[in-house]
Amino acid sequence: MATETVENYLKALLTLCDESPTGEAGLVRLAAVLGVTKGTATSMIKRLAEGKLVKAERYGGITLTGKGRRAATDVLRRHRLLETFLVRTLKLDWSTVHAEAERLEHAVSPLVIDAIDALLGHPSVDPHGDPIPDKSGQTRAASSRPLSACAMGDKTRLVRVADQEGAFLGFAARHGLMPGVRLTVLDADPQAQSMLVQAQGHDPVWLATAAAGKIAVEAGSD
Amino acid sequence: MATETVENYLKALLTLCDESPTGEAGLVRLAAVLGVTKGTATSMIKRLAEGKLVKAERYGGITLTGKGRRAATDVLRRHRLLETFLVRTLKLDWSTVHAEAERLEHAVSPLVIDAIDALLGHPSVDPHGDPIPDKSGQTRAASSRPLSACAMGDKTRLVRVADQEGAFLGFAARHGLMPGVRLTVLDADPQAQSMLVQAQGHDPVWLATAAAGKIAVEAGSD
DNA sequence: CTCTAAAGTTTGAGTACTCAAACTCTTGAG
DNA sequence: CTCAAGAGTTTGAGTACTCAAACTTTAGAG
Repeated sequence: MATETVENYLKALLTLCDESPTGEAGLVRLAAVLGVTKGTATSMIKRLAEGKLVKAERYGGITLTGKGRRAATDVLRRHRLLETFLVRTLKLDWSTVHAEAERLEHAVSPLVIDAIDALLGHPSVDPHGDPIPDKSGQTRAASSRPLSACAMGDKTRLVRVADQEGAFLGFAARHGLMPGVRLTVLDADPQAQSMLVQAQGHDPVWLATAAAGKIAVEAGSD
Repeated sequence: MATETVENYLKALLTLCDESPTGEAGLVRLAAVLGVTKGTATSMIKRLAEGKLVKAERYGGITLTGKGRRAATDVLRRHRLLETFLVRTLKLDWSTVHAEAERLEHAVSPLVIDAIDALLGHPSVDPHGDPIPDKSGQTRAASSRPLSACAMGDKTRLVRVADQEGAFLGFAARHGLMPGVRLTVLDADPQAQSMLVQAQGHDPVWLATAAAGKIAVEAGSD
């Protein structure tokens, strides 16, 4: 089994690779995400490469191998199942759950995570709307688009809030902006770079485009 | 917060000190429990002493300080709450739960352990019958005596099975020897150093005195 | 095409933990 | 009272991870 540190590097690489258009991650970015210096990241990548978990040419981009991607997906699965468990079973707050799962994900055995999966009825998304990979590593992602791409008058449903920080999540929760809620775009002002959105049953709220970019809504609706 | 390693040393010391008549733990024993060499244990004890978690004279016995005992009790509380949770909520097997809790106990925050405590209704004993310290570190231990001290004809109730190994716990469970069950001593043969005990609703089983010593029963009954 | 800023690498050192093996101290059997 | 055996200590070295700082390479602006 990989160490806790290795698991964290793999998880960060999975996100970074999937975000990047080239599918490759950069060292400086990786180091920043993990809160280490770039020298540290360099030597760690070298070790991951020796373990066939990543492919990295000297001075080139980093990609996960099949083995590395599988291991990273498994960490992500544990993380998201734990977040779901902490919210649904232990009634912890949506906005505080990320940090807790971050610590637990390295300590849960396959036995325990399977039991949690069963207890929750094999959920397909976590409390933020992020898809939970199944046991074989497959993800069934609901297609979505950023809220920031919506126009005035659009009615849709919130799918995902892509943020780990407690502060934004707390703000979102206070305005009803949680996965599954019906959403109406009451106004969209390109000049002010902000939009007025209303979650069903809540007061409308102005969001800057940057903030609206963190919120994903159903792709098919208008 | 103490590291995972430090927490393990403290937990081992708590057990060792409480088992010892002098209240002091020995290094060789400690090292054996933790699976490290005695040299490793020596240097670790030195560091614990610097952190005021233990008191240790050179070539003398080791005792926990108030601070050290408090920290150790907290680890024990987390461990036993987790075992209870794994059995009651996740339906894991009684006999496999110790190892899982061993890994999780270092990763659960106070927030999570309090939520688990509440979910379980503030249990006072874990699945093995061991008392769970409360949030302030207090333990309400039921008075008990070893089953091996019982005589033929005694009827009593099983309080605790003091063993961490899966094998013995599995054996005990198969014969109904679990905390809370009514127990009858059908026969006790001092020569053969064994006794025939029956858990209510199960077939009688012969136990060697050594095995019966791991089982505690109610103190007051006959 | 050149030059510099950013990206990536290397080096030397430090922390936390570990071992093996050589050592010293304490204690109790005779 | 002596002296082995066991308990405890020290030393030197190794692994996994980290940093700071000096260094090299790449790539894009001009």
